[in-house]
Formats: sequence, C-alpha cells, structure tokens
Amino acid sequence: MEVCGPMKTKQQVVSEFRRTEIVDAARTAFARKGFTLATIDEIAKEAGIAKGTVYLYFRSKTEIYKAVLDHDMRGMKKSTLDRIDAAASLRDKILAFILTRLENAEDKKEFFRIMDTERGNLSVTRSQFRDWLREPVSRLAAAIGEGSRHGEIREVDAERAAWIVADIARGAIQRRLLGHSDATLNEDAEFLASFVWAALAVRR
Amino acid sequence: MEVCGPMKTKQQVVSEFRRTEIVDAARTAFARKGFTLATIDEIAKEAGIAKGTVYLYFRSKTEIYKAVLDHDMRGMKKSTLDRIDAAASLRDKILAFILTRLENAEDKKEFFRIMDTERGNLSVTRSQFRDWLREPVSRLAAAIGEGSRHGEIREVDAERAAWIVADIARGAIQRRLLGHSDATLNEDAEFLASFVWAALAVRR
Amino acid sequence: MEVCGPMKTKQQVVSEFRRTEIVDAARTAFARKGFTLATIDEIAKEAGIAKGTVYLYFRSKTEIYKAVLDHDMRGMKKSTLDRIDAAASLRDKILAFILTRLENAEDKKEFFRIMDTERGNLSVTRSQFRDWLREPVSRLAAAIGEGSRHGEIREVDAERAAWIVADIARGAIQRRLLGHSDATLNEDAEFLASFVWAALAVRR
Amino acid sequence: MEVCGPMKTKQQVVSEFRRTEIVDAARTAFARKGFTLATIDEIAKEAGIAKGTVYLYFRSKTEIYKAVLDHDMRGMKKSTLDRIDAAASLRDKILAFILTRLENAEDKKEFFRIMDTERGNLSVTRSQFRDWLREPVSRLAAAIGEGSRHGEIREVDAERAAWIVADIARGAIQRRLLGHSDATLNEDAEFLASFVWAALAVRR
DNA sequence: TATGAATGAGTCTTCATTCAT
DNA sequence: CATGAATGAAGACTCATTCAT
Repeated sequence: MEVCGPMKTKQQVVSEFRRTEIVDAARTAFARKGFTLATIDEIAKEAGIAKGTVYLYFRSKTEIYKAVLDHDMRGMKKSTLDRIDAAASLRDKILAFILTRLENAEDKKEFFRIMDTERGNLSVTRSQFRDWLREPVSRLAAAIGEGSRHGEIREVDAERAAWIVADIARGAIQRRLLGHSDATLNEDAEFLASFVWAALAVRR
Repeated sequence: MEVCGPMKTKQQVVSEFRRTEIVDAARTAFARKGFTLATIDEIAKEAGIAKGTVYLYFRSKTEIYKAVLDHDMRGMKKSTLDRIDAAASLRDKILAFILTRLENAEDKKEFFRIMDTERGNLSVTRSQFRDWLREPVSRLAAAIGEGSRHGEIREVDAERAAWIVADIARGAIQRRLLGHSDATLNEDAEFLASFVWAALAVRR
Repeated sequence: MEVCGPMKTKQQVVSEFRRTEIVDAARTAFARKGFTLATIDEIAKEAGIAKGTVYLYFRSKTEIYKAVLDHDMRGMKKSTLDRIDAAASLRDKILAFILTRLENAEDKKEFFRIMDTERGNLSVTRSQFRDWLREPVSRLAAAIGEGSRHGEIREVDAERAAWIVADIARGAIQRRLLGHSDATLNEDAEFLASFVWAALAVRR
Repeated sequence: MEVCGPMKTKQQVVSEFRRTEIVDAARTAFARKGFTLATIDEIAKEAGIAKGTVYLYFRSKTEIYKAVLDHDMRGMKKSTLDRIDAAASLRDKILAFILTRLENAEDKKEFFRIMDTERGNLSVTRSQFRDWLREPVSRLAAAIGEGSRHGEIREVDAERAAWIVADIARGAIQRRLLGHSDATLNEDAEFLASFVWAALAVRR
C-alpha cells in the first residue's frame, strides 16, 4: 500500500537515478583531471550514456560540478554532525570530528582530490566550500565552549579552537592522500585528538 | 662607485626585468582565474606588453606558472628559515614560523590564492609544492625534537607536531584571505602559538 | 535488389560520405595554396561544413593531406596497372602507361598540382610518393624486359627504360597543365610512345 | 679619379656581398625545410647576421626566395648554354645538356631540392621556373632541328624532342637525389644520351 | 649600417553546447 | 527520452616584419 506524502513518480526516480550516475561519473573525471581538463564526453562515457543526454539532466558543466560538491559535502556534513552528536564526552566529540573526516577522505578520495585540486575556478562554490565545514565546526565549537564553561578544559576561544581541529584534520588528510603517512587512520586520528586535548587541558 | 666583478650587462638587466614583470602579471592573472582560465593575452596585457613578447621570455604558459611558483616559494622558504633560525627559544621559533607564514600571506595574497586554488593541473609542481614547506617544517621539527629531548616540552613526535603547526598556520591564512578573521595578524599568530605551546607543555 | 552480406550501416555511409567530401575539398584547397598555406577553415568552407566538423573525421591537417594523396594515388595506381595489363603488345603497354597518366592528369588536375607543388613538407609521404609510381613502372619494366628477351626490341636496361617512360609522361603532363601544349591528349601520348618505341627498336 | 664604366663603389661591393651571403644561407634553409617552414631567423643565423639585417637587403621572405632561384637558375642556364655551344656534334650537344644538368644537380643539391620541393606557393615564380629551362631547351631544339634537316637524324618535332631530353634528365636527377641510382654520373648521362640518340636515329 | 626586442595577425586544435533524428 | 553529429568560440603558440637604439 502506498502511503500519501511526497511520492516520487517513476519518472522522478529514473531521473534521480540518472543524475546520480552522472554525478558519480563526474566525480571520477574531475578527480582525475580537474574541472577544466575533464570533458563532458569523458563524463558521459564514464556514465555509460551519450554526451547529449548529460544535458537533459544538467544545464552545464558547471552545474554538474556544483552537484558533485553539493552532494558530497551534504553527506559529509551529515555524517560528521551525527558522529559528533553521538559522542558522549568532549574528547570523544573532538575525536569523532577528526575520525569522521579522515574516514570520509578514505572513502571518497576522489572527492577530496577535487576539493584539494580545484577549489578555484568557480567563485560560486567558494562560499559553499566553507559552508559545509562551518556547521560541523560550529557544533564542535559549541561543545568546546560548553566544556570550557564547565571547567572541563581551560578557557579558550571555542570557535578558533574548533577551526584548529578542522585545519589539523585537513592537513592529516592531505598527507595521507599523498602517501606521506604510514600510520593507520586510527593512529593518526588519535594522535591529533591527543594533541588538541593536551592543548585544551586545564593548566595548573 | 662601481665595483668590478660579475656585473650584469644592460641586456641581462632588462631581460631580468621583463621576466619579473611577466611573472608579476602572471601571478595576478593566475590568482584571478586559475591556471587554465587565465590567458596569455591577459598576462601580456597585465604586463603591458604584447602577446608575442611573453614568448620571448618563457617557452610556454606552464613555464610561466612554474616561474611564479618557484620564485615565490623560494622567497618564502628563505624568509621562513631565516626567521626560525633567528629566534632564540623554541616558543619563539614556533611563533616565528607561524608569523612568517601569515605575513607572507598578507604580502602575497595573490600567490597564496594560487596555491590555494590550483594545486593540481601540473604534476611537475606537485612535489615542488610540498618541498617548499618541507624544509621549514623540518627545521621546526628539529627544534621541537631538541626541546623534547631537553625536557623543555613533553615527549612528542616532533615531525608530526611540526606539520600540525604548518596546518594550523595554513588554516588561519585561509580564513584571513576569506575575510573570516577580525583579529590582527599578530593576535592570530600569538593565539596559534599559544595553542601549540599549550599542547606541548610538560604535563604534570 | 538488396543482397545481404557485409552491408554498411547508414552511419557508415554518411561518415564515408563526409570523409569524401572533406578529402575533395582539401584536394582543391591544397592544389590552390599548397599544404601549409591552405587552412582548415578554408577546407571546411569548401566542404560546406564547420571547422570543428573536420576534426570529427580527421585527426589533423596532416591526416587529411595523407588521405588525399592516399586516395588519389591508390586510384591512379590501380587504373594504370589495369590498363597496362589489358594492353596486348609491348608498344600498347607503353602507350597505355603514358595515356593513363595523361588522362589521369586531365581528370585530376588538382591532385597533380599538389603532387607537383608540395612533394616536401611531409616526410611520411616521401616514400608513398615514389611508391605509387614504383609499381606501375615495375610492371612496365617487366614487359620491356620480356620484349627485350624475345628480341622484339633491342637489349636494354628495362628498369631504366621504364623510368624514362615515366619521366617523359610527367614532363608532358606538366606542360599540358601549364598550357604549353596545343596538341590533343592522344597526339601527345602517341608522340611520346613513338619516341620511346623508336629508341627501343632493334638496330640493324 | 674614377674611370668611366660600370664601376662599383665599395658600398655596392659590400652590399652585393651581403646579398650573396643571405642568398646562400637561404638556399640552405629552404632546402632543409621548404619555403614555409624555413624561418627568417634561421636564415639570418645561417648567414651569421641579425634578423633585422636581412631586411636591409631584402624586402621580404618571398624576395629572398626569388633571389635564390633567380641566381641559381641564371647560373645554370649560362653553364648549360655554354656547354651546348661548345659541343661540336649534335650527339655531344645532347650529352652536354644532360651532363650539365646532372653535374649542376650534384653541385647544388640544395637548389634542386628546393626546386623539387616547393615549386608552388609562389605563383610569380611559376613562369620563372619554366623560363630558365626554356632557353637551353630551345638551343637544343635548334640543334636537333638542324640535324633533322641535314639528315643526320630522322625527321622529328625538334621542340618536343628537346623537352623530352629535359624531362629525362630531370627524372634521372631526382632518382639520384633520392639515392635510387648506383651508377656514376657519367654512366647515367651516357645511358640517357644513347637512349635519346637511338630514338632519333634515322630509320632504315 | 646593424641589431634584436617587440609586435600582433594568423593557425591549428579543443570542447561545451545545441539540435535534428 | 536518448543520441551523437555539428557547431563555432576561444586559446596557445609562431613568425614575418618593424623600429628604436
């Protein structure tokens, strides 16, 4: 039995499906060559459809690019927030943030390579880019502020501290992508979390 | 008074000058649109010369790109190393590293925008990119290792810690470039240095 | 009635057709200005298509050039060989060779102008050029050798004699193309054949 | 005191000298790459002067090209005519014509390569090209006509026969340039002369 | 006169986008 | 809906020619 609500027609489902296929193909292509050098033909071929078909689902190459970023960023944002919320203690929340990012990077090397490669070119996306991080960072900042107020950690500019966590995670991801780290993902994450935790510890 | 020695001919001076002009123009153009989207014509116009003239000084667009990066990275590497060496204490060395990077970013917003924008596209440069940071980071790591051994700070993986400093500085630079920081450069640097120092402090 | 078998799809037919159109246009353009001076735009316009379309069928200007030569040379080689083989007597074979070449030149003035104009530039084609003549000349040489052995003509270096026939034909073609000959094609051919025949006649 | 007569000033001598140098350099360059692909810079370098200097002596690249052809063709015309005139008998005149051409080709491979490579491109030169041959051929034709009238050889269209000699010589030159002939220059020439002579012999 | 730096018109080639089938 | 042939705008690079020194 079909319940009411925002039901998708078969059309919509298929359409959605095609869009996803194209986005996936595009992610691969963009990761391989960057936005400018990747061609629509390449994306189409990767998606197993014809060049013209791409334009039935996206207005332009730029739209596809935005869709890729939007999709992946949205997913990452959600999982990061969920993991932070699920963690009980502040230290765990920090670890959760870092771990989630490292895991995401492992899963979606391609996406991270895009982010790492071609942040420019599309001014529109500039702000989007910060946005997807902003919310998780804010959530983390809130937790840090809380801990600070409760005397669990020392007094600290929570916002800034949270961004530092994000920056540290990013650096680790990059080095991992470049093969500059032999440590396991968990080791790396744990090291970073300890480092941050040491910095936040109450001084005596 | 003119001393003798390896004097440059007027030719060489002029040639050097032109190259610099072109590199400067290119830096601007690349920062504006990224490598692929910036055109030679644009660079030439920015430099106040004709398109063909550019090719008297550089073999290709890629060569120009490399020249920009090479020049700026070389300069930044040198100043960073110098400042680290000039600093007496470990804490000052850390501060020096961060401060130098933030100052450089302020001076050469354009260059940083390039670095931030288009790390990809040119495989050749990939390694170069890491290299310019590697040496300053290694120098910092050496100092941290020293401090660690002398009991000035706690025991810590010096290499990793040094990279964290670099990552933190980078994040701050980026936020400053995007106008997300109201603090002065010194405040930002001092904050970061304190944070790191707190993380390194001997635990009691 | 359509028999089955390796039938060409409509796609293939159209594609084949376009290629032919482009080759024809290119022949005209190359004949007019030579390889280097003829532009792709010119060829495209001559073919009544857009510049980009040309590149759907040929990878480069050079490929087009090769296609023109290959096509025309192949055709000429075939017709020359056929006519030589069809001729019964040695004298007729010689006449056939000359006549075929003169007729071909009449039909494909443009192609001959290319051959006459731009034998250089494309090293690849150098050998091709000689090759298309080599086989007909060899066939002729064989016939001459045969005649020589049978005492039909005097003893003579058959290979060299055959090349002489080719050279003579070429000269005549050139003079005809330049408008330096008022004689009919058949008169010219007959004159040359007689000349050669006289040279080969058994001396008494 | 200046004696009368066409005396050259030092200026003129030097100027003449420079022109010759440039023409020599150009011949080399053109032979190497053909008219279009050879560059003024290349010619200048070959001549040991600066690019701009070339334009003090020639209005354009095309002018240089014409000068090369004009100079060499003039020289070849003269030597050919002289040798024909110096020969006593008709047979020797024919041999002289052929021999002179083969020798010239040996001496000035470069020039022949140009003639062979890029006869097109410059419509102006088309006629020039024929002209340099026309006069020697006419001289030869005259001799042949004479011989014909005196019964030394059979009746024949002298003009046409003379062109055949020219064509045969050209073919031989080409094969020699391409390395397709192992015979000595004299052997080749003698063979061709015999062939022609056989064709012209009085039939009995 | 000689130089060679500067110019910019001109060419091949690519590829996002459109559209007839 | 799907296709892929066709389009043409755009850009890197070359080189004949000019001109200030």
